[in-house]
Amino acid sequence: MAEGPKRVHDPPTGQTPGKKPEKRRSGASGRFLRKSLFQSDTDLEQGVEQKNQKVQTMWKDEEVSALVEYIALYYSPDENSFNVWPAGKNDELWGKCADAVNCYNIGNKRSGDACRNMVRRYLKEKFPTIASAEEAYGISYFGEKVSTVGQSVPSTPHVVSGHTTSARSPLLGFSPLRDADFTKLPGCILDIVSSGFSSLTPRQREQLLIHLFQKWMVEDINPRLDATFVPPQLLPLIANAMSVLRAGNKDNLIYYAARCFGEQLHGGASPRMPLDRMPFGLISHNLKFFSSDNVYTLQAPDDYKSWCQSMYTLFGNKWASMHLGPMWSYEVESEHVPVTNDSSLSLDIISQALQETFGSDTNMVSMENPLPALESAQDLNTNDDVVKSGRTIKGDPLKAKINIAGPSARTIQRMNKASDFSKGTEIQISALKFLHEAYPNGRWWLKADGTDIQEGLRESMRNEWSGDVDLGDGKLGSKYSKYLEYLKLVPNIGLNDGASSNNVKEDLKKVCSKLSIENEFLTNGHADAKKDYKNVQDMAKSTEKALFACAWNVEEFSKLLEKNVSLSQSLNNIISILDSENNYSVNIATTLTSLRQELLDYVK
DNA sequence: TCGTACAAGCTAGATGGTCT
DNA sequence: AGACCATCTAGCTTGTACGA
Repeated sequence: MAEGPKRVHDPPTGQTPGKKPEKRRSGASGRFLRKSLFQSDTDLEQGVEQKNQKVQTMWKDEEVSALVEYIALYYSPDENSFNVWPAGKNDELWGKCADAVNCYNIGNKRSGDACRNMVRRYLKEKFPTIASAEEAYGISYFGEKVSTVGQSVPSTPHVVSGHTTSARSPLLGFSPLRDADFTKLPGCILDIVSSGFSSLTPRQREQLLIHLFQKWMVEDINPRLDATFVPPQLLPLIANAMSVLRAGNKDNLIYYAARCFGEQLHGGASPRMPLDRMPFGLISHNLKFFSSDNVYTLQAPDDYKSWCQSMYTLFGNKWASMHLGPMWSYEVESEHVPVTNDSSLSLDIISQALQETFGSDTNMVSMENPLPALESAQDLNTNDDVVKSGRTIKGDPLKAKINIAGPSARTIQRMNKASDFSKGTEIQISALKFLHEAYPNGRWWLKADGTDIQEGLRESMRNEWSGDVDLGDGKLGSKYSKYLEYLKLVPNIGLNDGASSNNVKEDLKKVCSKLSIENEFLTNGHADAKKDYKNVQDMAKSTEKALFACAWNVEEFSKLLEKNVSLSQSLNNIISILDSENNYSVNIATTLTSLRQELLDYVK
């Protein structure tokens, strides 16, 4: 970035043009309140208000949260009612509750009775079960808290904002089994964890699994699989995703995806799905696209980009329109919508949309009977109020009309421009020139796909054969000279030696006899081609390409046969006219001229 | 006086849509 | 396919406030 000159503003006046109004000041002090990283605005104001109060009576969210956490962890009168709030007088229980609360309550000491009152008068009224309070307060036994109670609950002290740590809640240290030696034996641990799992609350189970999963990933699989790469919500998300797939009667794509990347081929050389080429890029980009809240900074991977370039260059805008979909086109903000019932405008929208999708040569909306299109356009208008406004709402993938996410046609065009990528032959030509300059005396063989250069195979513009290569037996040479003779005959019909009607007749009869011989050849050829086509069709494993080639042969033979028959008829007509010795020389000359051209095309 | 924190403004760059 | 415009973000600079 270019560094701009620094703005000189000395002394500061505080009256910069467009400057926002002064920030809030607290009462008479006139000084700014500084907000700490974990402090909410209300806490701040309360803190100031409470500064001069001698006794703190209001419970902070952290204190209530700690109380709920302790009860959820250690209160369980019996197996059937572990989810019920404690209420009775139990000095030992409430005393420990107070200790737990005071972990988060530096400077103030809550008593056991205060805790009991809190549970009876507030928690019990607001939350029917301990588990619901646990959810609402976002109790986190291993990581960050996510609360749904009121405003955001400040993070617990051991959590660095934005990062989930693997630190445990300090309340886990309150366990009565903490110092018992036998619980440290693997057998006891496995037994306690597996047999006690079902007596945990759903939140405790989830958090335990996430915690163990993260620990296992880092310690046993790969130290780089930390919380930044494997977010803590991964496990619940995977479970939800599989549940959705199951409900929709779909395959377990999560499992298949894991197999694609998790199973290594050839002794760990590469995963089943290669990571550096398509379709990895397409899949990766689409998954990231639909899972993002904002796709503004999302860039397609290189392999996907270059594939898009190839497809766009070969198939153009039609491909881009069908592949990508309308994207953010026609997405409008309601206040900018000019609501209209103008049917001509509606028709224009439909035809333009069709044009953009199918190209300019499409006439999908019948102009003679535009009623169906008009009706559907009016429906669209009245139902959705969606009219093209020219502006877009970008960034939110949920508002996009995307078929397959990818770089837009415009972006692909830019990529093409930036990278000498084109549908022309400039690159190939320059490469050939470069090679020729490097080896001026070398001999070159170029192999090209025949279907791409059909016309060229038949003949060049200068009537020079550019077809099959002579294999050295001279057969092709003799065929070629016969071909040239035939070619020479056609334009000269009736032009030899004074162009008498006898000469014309003679030439025409020659051509006629050639045509009848060729008719036989073509009929046989047509039959052979049809036979070949049927054979190929019957073969179970015949490729589309082979079928296409055979069908093409059959088609060409039948075309030539048709031409042969019609030319024979024309020639016989002319001969019969000449025979009848009627003098329509002018008509015959014009007919001959057009016949010559037709014959030439046929012969070629 | 200096360092830090934060808000606001600016710019380059990327991207998508429309028009021609 | 190019020109043009709108939108958005990241990264940077600048101004201001505040505490040590």
